[in-house]
Amino acid sequence: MAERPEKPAFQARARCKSVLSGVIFLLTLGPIALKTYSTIKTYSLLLDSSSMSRRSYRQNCALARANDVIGDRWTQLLIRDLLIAPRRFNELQASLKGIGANLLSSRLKELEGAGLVEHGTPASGKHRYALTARGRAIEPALLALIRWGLVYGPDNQPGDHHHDDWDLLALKALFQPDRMAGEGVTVQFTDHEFSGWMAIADGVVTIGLGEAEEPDVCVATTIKNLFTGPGEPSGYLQAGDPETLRNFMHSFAVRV
Amino acid sequence: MAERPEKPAFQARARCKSVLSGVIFLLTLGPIALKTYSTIKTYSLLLDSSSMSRRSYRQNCALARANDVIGDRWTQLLIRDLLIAPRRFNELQASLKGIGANLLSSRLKELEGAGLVEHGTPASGKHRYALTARGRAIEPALLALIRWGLVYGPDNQPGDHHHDDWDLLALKALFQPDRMAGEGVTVQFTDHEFSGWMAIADGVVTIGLGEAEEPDVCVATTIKNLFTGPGEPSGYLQAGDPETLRNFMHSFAVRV
DNA sequence: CAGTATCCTCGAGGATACTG
DNA sequence: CAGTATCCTCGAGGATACTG
Repeated sequence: MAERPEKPAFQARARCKSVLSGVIFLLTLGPIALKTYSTIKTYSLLLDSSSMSRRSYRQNCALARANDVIGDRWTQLLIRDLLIAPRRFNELQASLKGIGANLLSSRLKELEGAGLVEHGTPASGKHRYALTARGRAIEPALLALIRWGLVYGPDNQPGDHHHDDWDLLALKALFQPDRMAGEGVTVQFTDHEFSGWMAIADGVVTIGLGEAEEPDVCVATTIKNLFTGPGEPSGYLQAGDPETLRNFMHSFAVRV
Repeated sequence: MAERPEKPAFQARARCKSVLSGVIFLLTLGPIALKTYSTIKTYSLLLDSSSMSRRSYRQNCALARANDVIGDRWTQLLIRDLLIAPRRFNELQASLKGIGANLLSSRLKELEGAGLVEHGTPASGKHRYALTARGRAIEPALLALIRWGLVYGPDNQPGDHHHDDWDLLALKALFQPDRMAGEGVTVQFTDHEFSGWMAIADGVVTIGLGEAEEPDVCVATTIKNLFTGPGEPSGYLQAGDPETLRNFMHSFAVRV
């Protein structure tokens, strides 16, 4: 910062109005980037108004700026849960074991202020938090972190908290279109305490909690147990073809 | 954490020996994952011995575990700098404006303990920190975060700290193989205070600081200025073909 | 249920001085 | 230059009680 010592008092206010090199940079790079310009503008207004992290790295670097938004403790895990389904406050608090109500409340407000989360809208539902397009756009990055964590991260420890729905996202992270045989498939997982589904269509994976509309395959177990448990996968079949299930399971691997 | 009050004293030790569902999960998913097993084992030993984050989320979720390793403040930015080049302690401290010497030292030790960074080895060089294979493996995730940050992150602010080498990584994040025309190209950037290069070969991008071996194109400006500055890009050409430069610049865009 | 308000602790992390 | 050692602050974030 020493290279710009003039006008230090004005600096804080100057941050609200500046023209932004990040944007300009993208604008020169093609029509895809152009599309996002108006969104970015809205965003910067939201951010500047109140919730700009009081601990910004102040680095002109996209990674640092991403971390200014989603780098705080719990934030990525919160987004993870919302990537799986819209949630109520108490559902989130139960899932993020150890987070305080006040901290959860404050994280949600920050993400709302940054335009990643919305709340109580027709789209999200009353008393439900859901990701906006901007929030969902972070999914590829989180899936990449999940892949790294699966292969290189520390080991799971006995006693660690676990939710079966997290495995929906982990499985999505491992999907490889080129390993996919067949057109598409919808698989329903139903276990004692878990119900969720994954649909693959046109090489795109969709996941959700509860019951799928028209599942091709239904298995009576969790994702984890299906892939790593003792018995034959087909032993869990409740409906559908063993071959279809095998093809489905074969579509996932670690991309290294 | 209240759900497991029994044997609290034993828990810390029990964490060292467990068989790990994350690993088993991957093992069932194919030969690629199998390859990494021995690495993972080594890693867990390193981690358990000392530097397991005292603030683990304790969630059996790959994203949470990734965050246990690289979720601390400064850690991702440190890895970013090492993705660009091996660095000395003081270089890192100068780049990560605002980090204290003690904190930098402690972050480096944590990453070394976790097997992402090595130091003073023949590969890294004396008094130089470099990424291990495990550390480099996080690059795709950081590039995805960079893409998000470029499009959806907060705006750059006047007075923000900046290094031109960061743009090497940002540019790499925007590379799109299918937009590439021609076989491959090496571009040298040389400016007042910056010297670095990018090579594209077989759809793979390599970057580095200093002078490239055999650049096809040399421009006398920074990446940022080349893409977003006023003048015609070809105006910065010192060596090489304007057409080659144009093709190079056209290979980058935001993947949305 | 969906939060807000208050209080308090402790440790991240910043500043500084010092050493090999 | 490459760190280590010490001290100190302040704010993240945990606990708890309370409200609409």
